[in-house]
Amino acid sequence: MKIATWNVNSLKVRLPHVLGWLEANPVDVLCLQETKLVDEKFPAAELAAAGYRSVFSGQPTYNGVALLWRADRGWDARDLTVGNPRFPDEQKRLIAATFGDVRVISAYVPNGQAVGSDKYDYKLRWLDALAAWLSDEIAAAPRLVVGGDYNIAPADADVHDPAAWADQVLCSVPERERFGALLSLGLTDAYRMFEQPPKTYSWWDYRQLGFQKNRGLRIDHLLVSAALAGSVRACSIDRAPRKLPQPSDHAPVTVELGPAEAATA
DNA sequence: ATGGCCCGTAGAACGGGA
Repeated sequence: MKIATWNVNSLKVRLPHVLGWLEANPVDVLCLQETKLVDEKFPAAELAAAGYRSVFSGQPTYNGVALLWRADRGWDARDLTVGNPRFPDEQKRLIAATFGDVRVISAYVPNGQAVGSDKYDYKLRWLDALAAWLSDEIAAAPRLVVGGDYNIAPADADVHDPAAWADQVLCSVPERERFGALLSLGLTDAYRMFEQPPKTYSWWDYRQLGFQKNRGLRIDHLLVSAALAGSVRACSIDRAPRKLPQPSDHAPVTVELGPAEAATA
């Protein structure tokens, strides 16, 4: 079973990229963030024509998350949850559903804008509430994957220029402590379960030739629960879509789980 | 040295992103 996550920075603009990527990488479940689409405009029909069913939670202009899954797997999106029941929030940043025996969550963590700002405070509170909710979720569904744009570079190895980013938003100690709190729930950063090429990131600024110079951050993650950690076979970041014309500034990340696929085949 | 891009909502710039 393959599960991926991708911040597409407008699904309206990026739909051709998503369709093309899914054709080349037919993952079982894809978590999307920053769809920036109201539900009435979600391209469910186009995705269905490409073989993917979808559930989604959007709003005008900002945020918006979705889960896509292969129609030919025969799954329904069970126990659909939109938002964090423990954190009332106008912003559409969370969606969860169970596919087969794996619960999948697509999360768009707030950016935080700048350390000390109101948005930063909201980010920390949002992350505290996320941890509280995930504790419940893991207890109810031990086989769980949280894919998303976490807007946190967990360690300096995830930052192209750690000195320049030190204590800045996305890299500050309180944010990294929140990421650590998620790991304390038994979650594991699937990417770091394997030896990886150095200086691999998942986001590059559109400005200053950020991608060409590989001035990036690794802020998109797939966290797997303890019950699933032993099933993880691979995890990688695909830079290819970032090279296409009019790309998202984020790259997709994919995790492969072992025995579950055979069990559902 | 500063800001340098992209998206949505606009229907011109501006907020937001990271």
